[in-house]
Amino acid sequence: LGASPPPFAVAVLRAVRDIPRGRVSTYGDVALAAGRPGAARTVGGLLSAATRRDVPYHRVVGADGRVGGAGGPAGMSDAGVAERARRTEGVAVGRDGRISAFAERRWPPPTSS
DNA sequence: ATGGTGACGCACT
DNA sequence: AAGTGCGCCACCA
Repeated sequence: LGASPPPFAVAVLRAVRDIPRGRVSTYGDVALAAGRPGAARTVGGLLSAATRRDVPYHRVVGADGRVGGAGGPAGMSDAGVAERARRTEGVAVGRDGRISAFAERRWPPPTSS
């Protein structure tokens, strides 16, 4: 201890970076991992500003396994990049924009007592 | 300090 | 099954 608690943004970026390749997590889970359950919205806002960082924001999806920002306003440009990144990791997205085997690729695993 | 916004989440109709 | 409304929390003016 000793170090001041990291700003929410830092905690979120760290949580997203912690998502293994080929896996996906939800905004809510990221917020939870960041120590602020319920702040899923804020997580999205932060990721929107981190699309040009080394943060694999493409691994973060909605609670339903739906790719959120992909259909957003200014996210269209990055949507293509994100989609390509997902494909590179073997993560397929259905026609409805839902991740295939979402529950299986979800991170962290819900089975983590 | 107050008000408004937003890559969300969930319940209800 | 699909669409709508309200609530949650952090950040900016």
